[in-house]
Amino acid sequence: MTLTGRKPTLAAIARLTGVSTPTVSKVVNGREDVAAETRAKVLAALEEAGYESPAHRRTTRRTAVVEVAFDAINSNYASALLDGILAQAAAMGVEVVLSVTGSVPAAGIDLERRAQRTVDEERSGIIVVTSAFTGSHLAAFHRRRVPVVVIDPLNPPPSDVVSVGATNWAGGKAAAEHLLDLGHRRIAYLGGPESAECSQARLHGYFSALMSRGVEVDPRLVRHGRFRVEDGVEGLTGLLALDERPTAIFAGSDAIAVGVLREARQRRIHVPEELSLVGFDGTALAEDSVPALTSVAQPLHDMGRTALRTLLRQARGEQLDSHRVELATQLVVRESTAPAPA
Amino acid sequence: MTLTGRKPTLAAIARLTGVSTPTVSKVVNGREDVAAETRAKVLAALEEAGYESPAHRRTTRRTAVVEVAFDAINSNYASALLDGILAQAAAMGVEVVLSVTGSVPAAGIDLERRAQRTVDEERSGIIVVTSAFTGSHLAAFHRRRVPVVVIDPLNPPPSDVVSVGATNWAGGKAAAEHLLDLGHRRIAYLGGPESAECSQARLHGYFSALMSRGVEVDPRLVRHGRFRVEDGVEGLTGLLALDERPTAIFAGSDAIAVGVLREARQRRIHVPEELSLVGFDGTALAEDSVPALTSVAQPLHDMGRTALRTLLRQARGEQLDSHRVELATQLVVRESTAPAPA
DNA sequence: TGTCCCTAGCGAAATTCTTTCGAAAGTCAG
DNA sequence: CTGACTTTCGAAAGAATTTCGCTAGGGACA
Repeated sequence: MTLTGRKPTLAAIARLTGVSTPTVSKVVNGREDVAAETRAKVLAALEEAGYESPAHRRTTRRTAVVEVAFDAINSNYASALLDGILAQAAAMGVEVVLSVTGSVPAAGIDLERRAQRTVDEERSGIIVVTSAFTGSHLAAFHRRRVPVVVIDPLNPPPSDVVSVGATNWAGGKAAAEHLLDLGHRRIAYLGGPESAECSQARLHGYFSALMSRGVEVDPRLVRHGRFRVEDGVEGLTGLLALDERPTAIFAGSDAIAVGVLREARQRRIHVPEELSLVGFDGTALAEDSVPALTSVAQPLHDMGRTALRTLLRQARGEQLDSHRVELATQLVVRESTAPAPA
Repeated sequence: MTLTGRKPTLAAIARLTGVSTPTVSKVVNGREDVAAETRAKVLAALEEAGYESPAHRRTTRRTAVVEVAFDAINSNYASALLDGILAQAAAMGVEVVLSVTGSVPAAGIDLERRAQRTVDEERSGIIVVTSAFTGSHLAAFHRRRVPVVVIDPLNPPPSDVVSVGATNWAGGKAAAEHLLDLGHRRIAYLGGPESAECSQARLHGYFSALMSRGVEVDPRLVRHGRFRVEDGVEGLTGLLALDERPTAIFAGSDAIAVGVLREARQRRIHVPEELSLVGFDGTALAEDSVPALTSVAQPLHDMGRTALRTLLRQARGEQLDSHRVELATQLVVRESTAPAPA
């Protein structure tokens, strides 16, 4: 059975599915008193018939709205991404609803409500940034067909989630190679969360560089943190406790590198004479620190722009070329790296 | 004639005004084919009866939404404020629509549309942060009865606009007094835009401190910029060109101070031995710079929270105690200030 | 096992709102 | 004055929603 042309009405859908008109109305309006099975059947028919409620037709938004969820925004990394997202949003006439999740995201039930709200308010989708959203959290959005784009996921996302990032592996490799070229052999890595894909990729780029030069990887030289200044402080402290100290450190973020610098200054360790240091991100932090940080710059602004563009493309139902977009990183050499001490 | 209790329906309004139900429906939905006179009559009756369309009832927002407009967000100052706004928003279950205006705000016509949208979308109001919104821009919102709260206005706002800030005058006084206590007499001020109230207040706090100690104010030692790092660089360059150089600088923001530090390092001028430096804001920038900046800390996080709270109070129609809220600043002494060279 | 009561799920009927379409009244050129 | 057009409105039909009561399937309990 199928519809005989015409714009679909509730009554038509009702006939099609063998329920009453009121029941269809209830499904459309999200009432509770409809069995899950019946709801599913009706929703399928609605979908197939392309039904649009008159309220929906009326409300048709003049300006699209997207949601953006950050773990935290008090970092140059977050500011730069946000700046890119907002710039693109302004260019495309889209509004941005911003929220911070904190490292512990809302409980499941809350998350469900939030995802539902995104649907109710007819928002185009959500951009999730280095947030502790797990796969199951993302599923709440996925179930409701809400487009999601993740920037630098902290937890490995389901394979079908669209993500935007940088060439972290290549960046890690470039950083390590730069240090190797300067004659360093004991090179430590102070990274972000072990589960974070971006940090993982940087680590493996670093591994790759070491191995291709025949330098053995010492697991004691690899430490994980949370990309914060304090992690750099603690990281350096830990590394100095080793029998054989590293002569160079590759930090997984500029913030970590700043922490290393702070602790090094405290201990009267001269950078770069006694210790070379490479950061990651290429934010203003790298430029303003003393000494200025050699850092692997990520195109954070462009990543933000790309994320928004991708999200809207997804929302429009366009087929995406790839579920993963990586923008190029670039090693910027400043003053914090020097030849290894003899 | 009046309504006999009950929730008002279109039919009731129609009887009341002596037109047909369809005509009332058309007025409610803003159709064109209704005479202006009839429309006015019906609207009046709708207003009086307190009619709400079912669509409207449905749409009645569960969560309030506020708009936040920043000049730019790529600064620690902006991040900290935003963080506070978002924290309070999360606590109160309010959503935040964020946008950046850029230093040149949208043209008048666009601004009008934007203000209208705030009304259409039934948003609670707007928080404007150090933005180049002028009085006439704010008027667009004011005309529509949209609550506005301004944080650190760049242009003097109309007197009836609610604003949140810090005790800038006291902060400027404290900074200058600290330097005077260290024996400095030639103290420069590198501030923000001349029209910015917050910068003005800091400057006058500085004047006050100097004058109460009987130190003459040298107008050549006062320079204005835009709170950016570059303004610090240029500011110091300009000051060094003077016959008699200052021995201390009071910077209107930490970013300016960082610029001063950068230029000083470039020129091999030692801070604080040869030049003392006080910043303003007390952001992470102050803590991480070398030497760590003595700075007047603003409670940016709390200012953000207060702004949102105030806005919502205004939106609820509560009477505000004051059109101006100032939170206390605090001088934090670190390493960038020392006794004046002999 | 039977009885009672409760609840979830559904639809008939009534109510409310919207749209279509044609009629009445006004306007204007010729 | 006439005919063509426009504006404004409402009758009637159509669409969507709400109310309210029915029914069936489950416990709880004697």
